[in-house]
Amino acid sequence: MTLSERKDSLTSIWKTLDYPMIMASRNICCVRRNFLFDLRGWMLQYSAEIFLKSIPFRLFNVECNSKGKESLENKDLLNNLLNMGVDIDRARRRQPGVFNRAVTNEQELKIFLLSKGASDTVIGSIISRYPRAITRTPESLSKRWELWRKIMASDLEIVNILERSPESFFRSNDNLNLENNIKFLCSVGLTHKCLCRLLTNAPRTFSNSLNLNKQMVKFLQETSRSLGHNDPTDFVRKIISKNPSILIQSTKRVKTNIEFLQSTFNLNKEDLLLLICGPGARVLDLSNDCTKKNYTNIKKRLLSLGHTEEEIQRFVLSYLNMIFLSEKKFNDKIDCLIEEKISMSQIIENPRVLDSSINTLKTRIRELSHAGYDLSTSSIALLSWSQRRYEAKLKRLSG
DNA sequence: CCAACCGGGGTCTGCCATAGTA
DNA sequence: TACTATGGCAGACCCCGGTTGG
Repeated sequence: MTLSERKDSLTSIWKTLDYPMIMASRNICCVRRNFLFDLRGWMLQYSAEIFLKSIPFRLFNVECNSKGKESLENKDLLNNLLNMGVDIDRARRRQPGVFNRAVTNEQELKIFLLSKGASDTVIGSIISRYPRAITRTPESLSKRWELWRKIMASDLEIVNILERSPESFFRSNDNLNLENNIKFLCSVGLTHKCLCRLLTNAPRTFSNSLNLNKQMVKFLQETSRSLGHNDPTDFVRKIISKNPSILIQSTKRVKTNIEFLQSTFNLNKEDLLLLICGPGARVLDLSNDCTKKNYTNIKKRLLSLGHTEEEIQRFVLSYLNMIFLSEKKFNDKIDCLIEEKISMSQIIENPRVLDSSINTLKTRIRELSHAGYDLSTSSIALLSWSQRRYEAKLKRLSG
């Protein structure tokens, strides 16, 4: 049977069925719409197969519908989802309303995502985590995908983003807003590469309302202006490219963090500007409690080791990334270094060693001492070198 | 050749609350 | 009034290597 023959035969089956009866079954409506919707040949075949295989089951359902429409429509949906490997309990907990809808498009969503190269497992996982995805129409999905493709070079990259964060793509149905967001972000002067990073790293940015994004950009411009920057637009470009996640933070969070940096380190306007569009850009994402808690812990620990508050400020400022470290991580790393007779002053000279994982620190300390390298008297910088450079060094030491 | 200096890159979702809407 | 759309929140590093100067 060729494709067009199959299509014809299905169309005639469609015509012979009683229309109101068919309308009672959501799934038949969905499959029918697949024909109207412009899909590629093999996809048409695929949907036709789903249709043919499920006719007995669906007719049975239609029969039963006269008894209790609500519960059976729901049963039908549940069956579909079950077949797709969806974690129903999880999905129901997440968005119970989706399960009460008269019409859902799970089959079409599946066909759509398959055509973009997503696997069955990924599709099941997407629906489990963001069930409202099945309420989107193929037309709307197509349009949204098309807009994302203006930024991403391939479907596969988008599939990867969806797998990580289904909500970002499906939470909003407002494609015009998405289009306007893209226009707006371009107008801010972000390069294509930067947009690409934005979509990859903070896909939620594009589901934000245009207004919310505008608010953040405005806030950043005003901040830079009040700090005496002569080119606020350039500042915004810089800060977004340093910190692609900034547009998914609340202005309150970013504002509080900027104020924290200013007051904690007594910075003048110029230094503060350099910090927040440089090494401090990512710190702005930290939840406000987190920033304070982590800094307080560093301060507490160093005070107990006899350092002055001014020394502590200078130390943290010399490598602001350490403020990402939770209390436990920071303390464990310091403990681990001190146990090896490494002094605090060595750490202060090489704050980047705090960047290495505890695992790396421990392994390297062991290997180095085995090779006869005395960390208490020699440089500890190599604890934070790249693996390649470190191994070359270890080889020289051993050989 | 070696190490210091320094910037860059990946990755940041999944849940809750609530105003708005049909 | 059930459901949707949207804003906001908590959570909390590790690694690589280009360039430069000795």
